[in-house]
This record gives sequence, C-alpha cells and structure tokens, in this order.
Amino acid sequence: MDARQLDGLYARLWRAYGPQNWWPTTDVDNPRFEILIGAVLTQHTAWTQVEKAIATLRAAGPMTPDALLAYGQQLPELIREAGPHNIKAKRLQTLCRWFVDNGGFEVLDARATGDLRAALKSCRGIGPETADAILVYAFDRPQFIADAYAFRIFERLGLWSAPRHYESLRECVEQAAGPRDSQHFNELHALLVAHAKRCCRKRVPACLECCLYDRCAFAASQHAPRPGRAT
DNA sequence: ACCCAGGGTCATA
DNA sequence: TATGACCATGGG
Repeated sequence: MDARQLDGLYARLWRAYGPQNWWPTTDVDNPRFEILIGAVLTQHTAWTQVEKAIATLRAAGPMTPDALLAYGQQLPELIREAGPHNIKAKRLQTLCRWFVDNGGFEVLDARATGDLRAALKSCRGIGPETADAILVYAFDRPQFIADAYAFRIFERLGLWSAPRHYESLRECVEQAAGPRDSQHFNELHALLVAHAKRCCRKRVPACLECCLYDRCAFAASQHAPRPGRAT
C-alpha cells in the first residue's frame, strides 16, 4: 500500500459519503468525556445499542467520572443494553479511575501521544483499537484505527493480504499516509465504517455490493478489474 | 434459528 | 504465538 492508493481510496470514500462528523455525542457540556464512555460501550456492540445505554446514563445523572464511579455495583444495570454490560461496567470504572487519577483532560492533553497511548492501554479493557479511537476523537491525535472493517475493506481492495495484526496495519497505513492532521484520520476511519456498513458486510464474502462492482457508488474506482470479469 | 455488531481478556497448547 | 471460549443484548 502506497500513498497514491491510500489517497485514491480516501478520495473515493469522500466523494461517495461526504463528511461524517465523528464522534457523535449528545452531551453539550462535556462531549470529550462522553467519547471515552462511548468508545468502551461500542466494543463489539452496535452503535444503536450504545446510544440507548448513553441515553439511560444521561437520564440517571451527569456524565462525569465521579458519577459513574459512584454508581458502584448498579452501573451494569444502567448500561444493560450495551452488550456485555457486566464487563463493560468494570472497564468504564477502571477508565474513570484512571482519568481522575491522572488529572483529567487538563493534564492529559499535555502528554505526548505515545505516552498517552501506553497509559490508556494499561487500563484493563482498553486495547489498541479503543485506545486509538480515544486518541483520535477525544484527544485530536493523528492515529489510524485498524479495526475489523479496515482489514475487510483493504483486503477486498487487494491492499492487504498479511495476517490481521493490529499494529501491522496501523503502521502500514500511517506510513503510507505520511504526516497528517488528526482530522484526516478522524474522517478516514469514519468513512471506512460508513462504507463497511453500507456495502462490505461480513456475510457477503464476494463483496457483491462493494466497490469492486459497477452498481456501487464506488464504481468509478481506478483499481484493477476483478479477474474473470469483462473490462 | 442463526449471524452479527465501531473488542478485549484469559486459559490452553 | 496462536487459537478458542467468553462476555450478553438486540437487530437483520
């Protein structure tokens, strides 16, 4: 994967889907903290479910780390609709404890990206992808989020064939992208998710409605035609 | 009745 | 290091 291929993909995604305005938040007072919560809640869980859990949390009280910690053992019930809620309640409270103990945004904003990333990952339940999502959307750091959608799309475009190792794809894309603004990675990830949801579903292995085919919004793409298909 | 979702951890071998 | 089980609710 080189810069031309990556830029070409980005341009086609942008043309097809336009600005995604991520990360979606509902809290006008402290949207940044809500991103941390949403990043944990959305682990292996549909975003529609996360919205419900966040709405329940907001109805219960302020979305602050202290409030979430104070819920104690009743936090799981408040986020019940977000998939594995018992585990996620613990992860949220671990993250809240870390956030408070490390001085909140005021202090965290001053830390170098690599250091901040390592600190986030030291929390149980915060893996590489969740850490990068938080870095991009809550801390405006330029990181590529190498999620399952990214692997699926890059594989189907012939831009990735190695094993699905998170750091490998992240480094490869960041290398190809070159020096970029956080907004670029913000939009790139959101566009990949938008495209995956629209026409790269998991159960369509041949990618019949994906960008390799004329019927898709990506039809004008410049990548090589599919083998066995008329040019 | 399945498969899947904006993952991560832990126990095995 | 590399799989598999597990979490657990709701939509397609």
